[in-house]
Amino acid sequence: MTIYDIAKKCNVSIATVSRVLNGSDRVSEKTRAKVLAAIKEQDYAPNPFARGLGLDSMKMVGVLCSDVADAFYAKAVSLIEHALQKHNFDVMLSCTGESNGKDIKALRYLMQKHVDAVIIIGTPFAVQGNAAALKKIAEQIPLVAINNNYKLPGTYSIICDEQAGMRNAVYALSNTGCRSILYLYDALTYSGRHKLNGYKQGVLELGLDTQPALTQKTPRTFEAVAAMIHRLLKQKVPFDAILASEDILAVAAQRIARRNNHGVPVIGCNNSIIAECATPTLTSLDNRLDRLCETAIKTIIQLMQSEAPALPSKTVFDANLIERESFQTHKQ
Amino acid sequence: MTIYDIAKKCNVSIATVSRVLNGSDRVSEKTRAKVLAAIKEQDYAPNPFARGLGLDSMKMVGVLCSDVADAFYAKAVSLIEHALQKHNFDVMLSCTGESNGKDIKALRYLMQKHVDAVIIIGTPFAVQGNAAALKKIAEQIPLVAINNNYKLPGTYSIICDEQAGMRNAVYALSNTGCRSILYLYDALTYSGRHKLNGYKQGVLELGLDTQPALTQKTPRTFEAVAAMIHRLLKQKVPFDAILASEDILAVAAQRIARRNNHGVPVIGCNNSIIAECATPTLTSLDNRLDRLCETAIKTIIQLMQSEAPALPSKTVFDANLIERESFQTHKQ
DNA sequence: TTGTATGCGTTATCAA
DNA sequence: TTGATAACGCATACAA
Repeated sequence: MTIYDIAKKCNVSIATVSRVLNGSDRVSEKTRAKVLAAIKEQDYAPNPFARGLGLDSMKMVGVLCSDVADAFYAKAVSLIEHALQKHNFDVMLSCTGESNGKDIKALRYLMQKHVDAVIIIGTPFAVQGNAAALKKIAEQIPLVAINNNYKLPGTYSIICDEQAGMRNAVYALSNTGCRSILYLYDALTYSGRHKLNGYKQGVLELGLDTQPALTQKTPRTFEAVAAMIHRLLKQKVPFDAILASEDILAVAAQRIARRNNHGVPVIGCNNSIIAECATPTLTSLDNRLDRLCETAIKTIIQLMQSEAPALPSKTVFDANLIERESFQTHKQ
Repeated sequence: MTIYDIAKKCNVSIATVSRVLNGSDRVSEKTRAKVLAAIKEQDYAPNPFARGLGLDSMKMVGVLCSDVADAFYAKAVSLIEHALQKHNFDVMLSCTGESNGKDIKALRYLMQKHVDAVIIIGTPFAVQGNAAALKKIAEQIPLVAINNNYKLPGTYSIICDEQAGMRNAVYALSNTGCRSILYLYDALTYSGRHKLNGYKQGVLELGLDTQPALTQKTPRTFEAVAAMIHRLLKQKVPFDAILASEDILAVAAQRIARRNNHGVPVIGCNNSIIAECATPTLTSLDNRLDRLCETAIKTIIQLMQSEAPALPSKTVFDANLIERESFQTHKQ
């Protein structure tokens, strides 16, 4: 079934069919009705490739992240897909894996597929060394980053101020009387660096314990976290609170600490479903993923309109500390 | 940059460029090298729409589920995307939401986009009433279902025998001395029905307590589960074990029960990250998502080859009970 | 081994 | 208000 078939059935030209297909008003009501009827009857839909070839667009946006299996990215992709659907855009999902060597290739690949825009969630590849490539891409299609700041002309970054959020978390812990806050993280991505900085800033401002052993890098597995906590306890590193860059690290550390009779206030980050599954339920820094995604879509859509307004190259939302049992129990 | 530009630069015809592009061996080494050099120098990549128009394929497979934010679907999508990437297929993600009214429309939409194949994860829409449409689609492109059984000619279903798995879980609980197993579920999807059947089967076979109050439907929220458990305890419904169709329900129920001094063995299902986050860690029925996805991809790929071999319309994997603390503590 | 010519199904321009 | 026709960029059958 092609536009020719419909045209033939209606005794009109393909131009006319195309016009009703695209909602032109330069068609008489009578012909429109006739064509519409035929389209419906034949269950006809225009060939997207031919359409794409002519318009250089298939109304598709590329969504890039390191791994959708991660709860944070999954939530982001879900929000994005849902929002884009409303605007009649499809999403082409591309996961880079933990940036081994695929790197920016995935983005380049997306470009070759002529997507209409790209949303990059998190830090799927290093920006430095790829700045030129990114800039060139941004000149061709809208490029928006969630939880990363590319600082490149033509790129739009939607971020949560996790640094301030983590600093506030340190203050909150300090208010419960803690002096030695153990900080756990797994990777120094853009987000990871800022969280760590927030922790350091808070600790410094409040004159808390700054010994290096209180800042620990660990893989995101229960075993690794358990081994690390055991080691710290054995070495008598005197932590009286735990702050982590990821809920999962916080949950793991909380359990091990408590099982060793070392119950302390704990705060995680991402406010994922995991936080609610822990016992005690985990206080967590909400990085407003919903707002970030909502803004990203709004930005993308506006940029894709012919007369795009000037948009902020950087949009920042505040993080929000969601207090749950892991924290409240220890409040005075 | 088009194939014409490359041809001109190399003083050859577009046919020759096309040939080296598609790895034909009917090109002299000298020309091939020349063309390849030009392609690289110009960073040229064929226009996917033009290619798609000619071949009626953009090497893209549609992946359909109700919501990627769900840990189970997220994991599945991740596995699928990863595997498809290796075969140079892209994934177009489409989420239906909790089948309100969008229904099978998403699948139809995918077809209009001329995807090369479709993978349906779980139960994004009702099969009954859509059998004809599904059959027609399956005649056109490979259609494989994960954790659903369409029983339609041309469709391929990859399933985990969760019914037997749940039955075994009941046996395992019974072995710890339980007689009244509380069963929690949230929806009677294909998977949901079979899990429930497995529970019923086990209970029946073992002559365990069958009172209706032991089978509870509840939304997937902590509040709802808490309210339900409280109600059961108040009504003195005498459950001495909990089995749930989803890890999240199990985790929620386990916590409330324990807080009311009603610690019982608990088993969830999906063996998601959530199971490890609970305290005590949750015993869970692993439905072998990795195997399911691996098989789905293998099937899809084979079906898309010109000479597709005969493949089983239904492939079944056994579920696997992963024992953790929520169960072992109660073992004799 | 290489080139020519046609088809793929649209959209859009121009003329009627 | 309509129709004829030229792009769009590639693959491929056929000719050389």
